[in-house]
Amino acid sequence: MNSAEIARATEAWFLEHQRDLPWRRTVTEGRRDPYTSLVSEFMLQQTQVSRVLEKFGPFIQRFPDVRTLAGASEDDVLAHWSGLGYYSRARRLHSAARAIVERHDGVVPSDVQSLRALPGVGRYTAGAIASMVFRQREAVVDGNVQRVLVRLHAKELRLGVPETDRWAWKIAQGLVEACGQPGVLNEGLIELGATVCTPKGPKCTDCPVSAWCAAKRDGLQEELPRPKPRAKRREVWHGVAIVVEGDRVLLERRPETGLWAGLWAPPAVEREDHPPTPEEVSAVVGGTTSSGPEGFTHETTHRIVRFNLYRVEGGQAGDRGWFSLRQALALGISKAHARIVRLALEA
DNA sequence: AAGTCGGGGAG
DNA sequence: CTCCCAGACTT
Repeated sequence: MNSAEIARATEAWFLEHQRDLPWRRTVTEGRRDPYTSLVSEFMLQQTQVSRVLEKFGPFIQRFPDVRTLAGASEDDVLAHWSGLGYYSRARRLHSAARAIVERHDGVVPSDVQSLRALPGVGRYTAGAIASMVFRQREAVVDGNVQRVLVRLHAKELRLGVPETDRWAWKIAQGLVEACGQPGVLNEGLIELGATVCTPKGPKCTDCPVSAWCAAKRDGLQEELPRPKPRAKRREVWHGVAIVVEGDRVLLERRPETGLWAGLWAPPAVEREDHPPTPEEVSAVVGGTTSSGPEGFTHETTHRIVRFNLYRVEGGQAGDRGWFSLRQALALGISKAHARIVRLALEA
């Protein structure tokens, strides 16, 4: 297979057909802004472009440079990440900004080793910044690139297994060695996977490398790559104590590990396999329980969270705080808990 | 090698 | 409903 031809065709296609995305518009002095590129790469980890578009602008406006982000509070950072999910990314980005200030005098490093040493920066993100911003000859492999390469070679591989990962990195490095501009090739492969070589219904007629695609040749483009074994989800019940005083609701910070780590939420009792009793819920804040708004189910990748809501009278604040809806939304708060706060304060 | 971590859009 | 997304990190 001709790596040079495939790489060049991908680069040419990308330069012609790339989407207009905000983090691609930060070019000054012939180079994309390293900091905003870093922010976009963190946000894009396991997250579709359409989701990131809603959060990227406000985040950059609030934290326009490394030092501003490094100097901000964690609550402020998490608040601007709220609704985007995978909140550990926000904490790691915050830590990375502080590390850049301390280790690199506030300048985003350009070599993969230094990038890789930053919190939250793995092999993909380091390669992305090094190649797309600093124009170094480094490869990247994400879910898009894996799918494109598996199809191109019609390899019988499943996504999400180490063998596929090792194989894809090797192939990607071969392409990078043969390409013109590594950053353009890399972003082209990713863009190809996102817009043309999609998981379902790939648009092979629009593909710049279909002439070399073994999957298309063999009619396997819909079959490859084989799907990843499905994550088994566990059920968990949250009995939530809704304590209201005037137009404010009682919130506490969640534990530093686990689901929604470090975010704010109403006091709650969590149980595996069965719902907590009203008595257990009221005991959390030491008040008396009455029925609350109707509960609901919130699903994540690995859990099905069933919320039971109780109003509790006379609850104590303790190591907690009272927040209006506006104030609550200015904290890091999950989608599910934002919904609970709204239910608590309406009517 | 497997598990964990969100949330939403597409099919 | 199921699947997947510009992954990283822990165990």
